[in-house]
Amino acid sequence: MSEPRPRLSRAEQRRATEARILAAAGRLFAESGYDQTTIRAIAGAAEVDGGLVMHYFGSKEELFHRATQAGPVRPVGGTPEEVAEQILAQIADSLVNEPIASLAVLRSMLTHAGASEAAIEGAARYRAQLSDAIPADDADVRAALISATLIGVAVSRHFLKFDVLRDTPPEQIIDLLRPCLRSLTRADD
Amino acid sequence: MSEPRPRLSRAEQRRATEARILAAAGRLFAESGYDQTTIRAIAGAAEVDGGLVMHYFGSKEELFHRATQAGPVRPVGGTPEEVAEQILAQIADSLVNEPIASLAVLRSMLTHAGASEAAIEGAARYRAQLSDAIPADDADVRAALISATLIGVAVSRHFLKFDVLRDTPPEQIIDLLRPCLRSLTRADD
DNA sequence: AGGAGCGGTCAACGCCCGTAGAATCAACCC
DNA sequence: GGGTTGATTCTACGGGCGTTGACCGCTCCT
Repeated sequence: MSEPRPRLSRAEQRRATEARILAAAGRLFAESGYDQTTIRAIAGAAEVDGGLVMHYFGSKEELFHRATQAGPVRPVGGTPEEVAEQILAQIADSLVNEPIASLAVLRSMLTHAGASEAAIEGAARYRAQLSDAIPADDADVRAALISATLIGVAVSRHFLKFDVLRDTPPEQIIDLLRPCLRSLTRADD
Repeated sequence: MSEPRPRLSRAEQRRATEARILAAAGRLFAESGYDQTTIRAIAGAAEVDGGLVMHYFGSKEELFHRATQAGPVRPVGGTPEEVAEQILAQIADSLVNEPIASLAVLRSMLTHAGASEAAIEGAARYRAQLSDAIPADDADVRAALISATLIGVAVSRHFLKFDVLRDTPPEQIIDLLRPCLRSLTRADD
């Protein structure tokens, strides 16, 4: 009645546990923000002990960093109309599948210095990229307003509980935002 | 050489101290948010003892409530163009003199349940009022997007350090936002 | 003038947090 | 198969927080 082979090797077990902790951390950070998410809560959600989390990630800070690093932003370019459509497509995408890492950073940026830096830097990169794609003297202001609009939609949906922005079909929202984006991506003729 | 009359009566002293605490609380809550603002810090900024703050306001919760209650929102109405202009004027106003109470609520809403409720309720009221002023079937979606834009601008300016939104003259920003607001306040003909 | 009442201070309690280090047990290597 | 390593848990420490209640001194009423 012996169990000659363990289900998972030690390395596999380690990877699985680490992944479970990272998933729980991302979810809880996105739900409650950095400060209100305790290591004990993350450990509980991942069904391990808090000490193990520290042992694997060294500190809460480092865990947050690991749990919130997302992929690079998709570049935009082309004619102003094309740029506008690409941004609208990004909005539609974020309306459907919600980027947990971004939400975690957004929710934590007001209480955690590291998240704040990450958010500021990420937003700045996005703005710079937008600015390059807009042919106008005041491209930087326009890019900032576009970014502000995207952020405002995300904040309203997730933090201010604008249910109408959750229930309305993405296409309808996109259609309403299209004139805004078009006017912001193209200087008046 | 006696000082027969005190500079301030006891009641005046009391009011002055309370006002000093409320002002310090509002400023610190707006700067650092509910959680990261300690009663000891507020007391220090107001040059009193932490125990006195508790004695006057009962709890941190109650102090926050007292420090962040702002005046009622200004109503909007008229033709879609007029509504758009009124909203633009509100944005311009908030760009110049920053409403501390609103900022405190905005910064605290992610960490404090009371602030979250206040923000959600305040935003809902504003949306409802906007919605009434917009003659369109999807007025509620349009109102939500307008609110989201205003919030996005505030968040970008204050939390994401969009310097360009601080340095650019309000009129220029308003001019760029005008087409957005006009398209959102008026259904396509 | 003198006692009551209020503005204000001080020290302490209890809680929860991040973190550290010893202890336990099973998997791995030779 | 026995020592070793690594995964995991347990217990505890130190610090900061909101909150409390005893205490002091000045001001007000009579």
